[in-house]
Amino acid sequence: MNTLALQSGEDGGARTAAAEVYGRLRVDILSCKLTPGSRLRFEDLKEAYGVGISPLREALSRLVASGLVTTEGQRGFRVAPASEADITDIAMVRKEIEGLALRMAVGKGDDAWEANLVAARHKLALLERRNAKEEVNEEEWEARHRNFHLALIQGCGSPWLVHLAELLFDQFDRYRRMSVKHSLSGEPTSLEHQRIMQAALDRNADGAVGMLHDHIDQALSLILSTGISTPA
Amino acid sequence: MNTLALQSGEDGGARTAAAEVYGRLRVDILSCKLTPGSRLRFEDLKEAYGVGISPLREALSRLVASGLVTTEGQRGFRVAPASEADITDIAMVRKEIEGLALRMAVGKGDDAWEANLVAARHKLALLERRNAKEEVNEEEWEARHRNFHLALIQGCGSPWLVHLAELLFDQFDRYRRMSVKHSLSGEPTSLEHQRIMQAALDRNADGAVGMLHDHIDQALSLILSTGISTPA
DNA sequence: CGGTAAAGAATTTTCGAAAAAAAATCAATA
DNA sequence: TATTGATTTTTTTTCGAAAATTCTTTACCG
Repeated sequence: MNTLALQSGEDGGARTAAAEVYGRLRVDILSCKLTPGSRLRFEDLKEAYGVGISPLREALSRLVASGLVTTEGQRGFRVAPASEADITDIAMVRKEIEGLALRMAVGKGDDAWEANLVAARHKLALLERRNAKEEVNEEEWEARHRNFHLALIQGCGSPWLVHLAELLFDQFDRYRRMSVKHSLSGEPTSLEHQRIMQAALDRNADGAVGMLHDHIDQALSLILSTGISTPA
Repeated sequence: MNTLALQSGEDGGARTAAAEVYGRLRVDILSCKLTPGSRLRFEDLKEAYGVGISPLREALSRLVASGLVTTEGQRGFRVAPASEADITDIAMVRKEIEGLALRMAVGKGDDAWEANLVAARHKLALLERRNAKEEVNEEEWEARHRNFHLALIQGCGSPWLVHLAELLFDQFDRYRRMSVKHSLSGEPTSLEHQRIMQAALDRNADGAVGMLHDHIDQALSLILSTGISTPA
């Protein structure tokens, strides 16, 4: 696979406590279970995640570098604050990066890329259809949604571009989840996904990228319209 | 200032040992004093940087997230390895990101941007002129060089774009310093800087971006021509 | 001889407590 | 009453040692 191996989580080494709690913290920040701007006290974190201070500090340090957590001097860590200016910037940059990657993928993606994309779309659609009837795991939908967007651009052949796109997708996703709380994006989004994929498979770069931009713009409008709660 | 505040290093909080050693490790990795791919043993690091394990692990964790260090399972940390594929990818993405940011800066940069840019260029030129006669601090040149490239794009108004550009600049810089060892890029580079700045001030976006691309391509050629030493 | 298993050494990772810093409380003074 | 300054409390940060894991060496057996 053509991916940046920073933390080669898979092979060989057993999962460390720091890596484990990093993943859990990340999920809780993206889901806004940990509210933007709030302080992260070690006493609470130790309790909540059942590990000591050392792995917690490691995990938080990693999250600082990816922009989901901030830290200052000897004053501890906080969840990254949220603002309209921030999400507006994130949306703009995400459109550029993910758009570029998608264009490249459409240009040079091979059979494996197509197959993986179709598979990712299918897994997402399955869950969305199921969600019409029964209640479905929110976190699972998030994972499959992220995976679909990733699959779209994987064919671009640039590990760094994919890495940056992931970074911005996560940032964007946190804001989306601030506003839409508990309503798995419904029909319209699902259809957009379908259309973007089809354009990509048809090797229609302009079409795919245009739709991706609209997709992001629409989500941004929704986010901005609900307003961003910024507790002091 | 319009900048991402992940680790608000300035105000308030006193500099922590972890933050301090993060900076020093970063410098040593970028300068290739710590060779690409090499293992980072805590015994050695403790000795070299005069701190305990805790701040070291924190600093290394941050560096993992910024792609200068890798880690796997319970097998410790290593300096990120180097490869031709990697630097080729980095160069491509850097051209896109920094190019876009420069274009935006040229489009909307204000007086403060222009003034800061001219100042940064001057500081760099001063050192380069001085370097013709006496020996000059390498690290100081690196800092001013980085600062010049930063000044070029600061006017773009997008904290995230600037952040990503910094990330890629650092990655690229490490490779440059692998090859050019001890020869502060001479006349030609200095002239290119001058020309790019002039085009930017003249609000000639296409010209500035084109020259920036050439600037990066030339550096890439040099890097690839010297070959990348990849010890097993 | 080659390969496999067990013992030993080296290294990483984690915990618990001490040290250092920041925040909060309270008293004294103008 | 507001403000400053000292004291206590809380919280973060760092160190040193214990636990867990990986790597190396050695011995054994097919």
